[in-house]
Amino acid sequence: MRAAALRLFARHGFAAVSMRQIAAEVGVQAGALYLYTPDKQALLFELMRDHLEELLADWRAPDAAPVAQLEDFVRHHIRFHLDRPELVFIAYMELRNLTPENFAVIEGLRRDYEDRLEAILRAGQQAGDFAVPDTKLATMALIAMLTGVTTWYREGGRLDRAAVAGIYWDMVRKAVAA
Amino acid sequence: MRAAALRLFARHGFAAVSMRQIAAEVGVQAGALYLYTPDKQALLFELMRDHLEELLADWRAPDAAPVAQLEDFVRHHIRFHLDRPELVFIAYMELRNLTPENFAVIEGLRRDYEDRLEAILRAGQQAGDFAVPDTKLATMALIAMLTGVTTWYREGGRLDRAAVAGIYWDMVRKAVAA
DNA sequence: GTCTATACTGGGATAGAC
DNA sequence: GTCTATCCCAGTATAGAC
Repeated sequence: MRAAALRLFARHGFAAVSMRQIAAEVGVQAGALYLYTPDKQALLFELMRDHLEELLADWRAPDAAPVAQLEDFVRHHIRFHLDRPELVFIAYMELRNLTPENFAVIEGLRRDYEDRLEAILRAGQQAGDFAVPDTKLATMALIAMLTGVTTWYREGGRLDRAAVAGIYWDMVRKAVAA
Repeated sequence: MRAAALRLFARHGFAAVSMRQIAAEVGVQAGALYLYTPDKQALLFELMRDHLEELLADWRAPDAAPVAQLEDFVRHHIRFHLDRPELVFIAYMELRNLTPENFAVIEGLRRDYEDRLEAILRAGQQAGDFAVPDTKLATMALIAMLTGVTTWYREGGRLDRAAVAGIYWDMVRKAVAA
């Protein structure tokens, strides 16, 4: 059910997908879905929450210099996001369709992730490795740039994942370099 | 009507907004809207098309060196997007809700805009001013980074527009520098 | 655990009065 | 040009049979 909801939400948007469609994709009638979820909102919220919790659980800053930490972050971010383009899409596009309480939870998780990148940038700034006039702005700019890879990358295209990650890392490294 | 639709689509999403809501915002009954638009889809399409056409009409590359062209592009892009956060949001988020024919038109306009940035990067690469391993990737990365400013910038915040544009330009300049 | 059937609400769009 | 009224269809969610 979750896989079907994920696919349909990503393709058509949460508001445009009906419980009937999800049921058809699963191969049951709509009523049967309510054995597994209290409502459609919970389906969306749990997809987003689990996605962000996995993102946070999957990566910790290595015990290394800021530049090495940043490279690790960039390469992990790209790999993780390219592995889950549909979840990434939903987690960004469907924020408006969360109830206020659910939105607050998701925003908190997103903030936790941003804080990790900002901590790296601040450490590198203080160590003199980076020249970043504003670490918060740089955090937002870099995450937007990196996450954008999911909008254009296609498997089997001109560049493979390693090449893409290498080029992004090159741009990030130069952008924040002292 | 267009202003009301813009506001509501940006806040709740195209699929979640009803013609009745738009009518209420305008101060008429739903039926009256059909004097001005054939249907809800046209309302969305025209908002997006006019937005992108204005983006294209509003900027031409100045007759200057690639670095100066790039700076002009970056500052214009940020100014234009910060002036229209709702249109920017819709033009990206609601692509899925366009009919295939309308989607093709919007995609063409978007491509035209990307091509302008890519032309600058290619010229700078050939002139030896830039070191960009892949101009298409760099184009997508830079546009994602710059457009992301609309997701966090708030008027009256810690940084004003000029400061924000300056910091973004600094990151862009360094990211593509030879 | 899944189905059929349905309650209830609301959607887009149109007709015809004024 | 706008309103009221309505058509027809689809939505979420639930009840009760099997």
